[in-house]
Amino acid sequence: MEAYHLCPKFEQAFALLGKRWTGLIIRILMDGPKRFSEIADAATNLSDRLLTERLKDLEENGIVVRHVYPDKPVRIVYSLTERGQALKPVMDEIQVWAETHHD
Amino acid sequence: MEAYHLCPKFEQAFALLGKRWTGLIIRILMDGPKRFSEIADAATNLSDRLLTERLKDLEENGIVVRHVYPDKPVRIVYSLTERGQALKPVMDEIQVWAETHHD
DNA sequence: TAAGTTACTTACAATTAGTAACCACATAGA
DNA sequence: TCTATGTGGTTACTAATTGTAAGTAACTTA
Repeated sequence: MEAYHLCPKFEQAFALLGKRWTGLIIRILMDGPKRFSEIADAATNLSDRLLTERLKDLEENGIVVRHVYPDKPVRIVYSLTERGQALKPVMDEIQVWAETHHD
Repeated sequence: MEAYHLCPKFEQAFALLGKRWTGLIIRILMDGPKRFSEIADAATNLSDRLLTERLKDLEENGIVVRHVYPDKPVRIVYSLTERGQALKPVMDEIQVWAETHHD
């Protein structure tokens, strides 16, 4: 008997969201552009190493953009692309679930 | 300056959803109760070992229930609890995003 | 009787995550 | 000037998680 399969697009979406820290980083950036250290502070227990790695991932996936402002000490700011912003309804529903169905 | 933090309930939700395979398993069970082998067939590349592990996780988190039907060869069926079903809007929004914003 | 199915478990290798120290550059204070 | 602190990372190493493959007990089917 032929098996039933998941939608490949859905699978691809979860290859991203189902990776440790990714969802949290997106959620943090949903509140506006942030600097490296601000994200690091907001995501407790997320190390610099992984934050760098995840931001690279997210950039490659067109979800985050890295802006370099050439101020006296350069200021680097990360923000969501349109594709990243489009995840707002997802984040909102997770928040609703988290609030109404926590243990 | 005091840092801004994420909602701990949101963080907790992502401790679950942000784990490899968890989201996919929930999505599969969203289409109705399934046997171990049906889930394994639907989630390509998910090994038996991890499926067992994840189902245990999800059971402990009150998202999945394991039913044992004492038929001639016992039949074991997994299904979503109310708490699991409540994730439907989340899954739906991920599907919407996946369809409108794939690369 | 031999082979296949189901729902797992076990053992071990490969990949990923966590921890901590370090760096170049800049500014601030003593 | 000398020391300390902050930023945005990198490097090296350990610990934890995943992946792969084989095995298993209790059946069923050919």
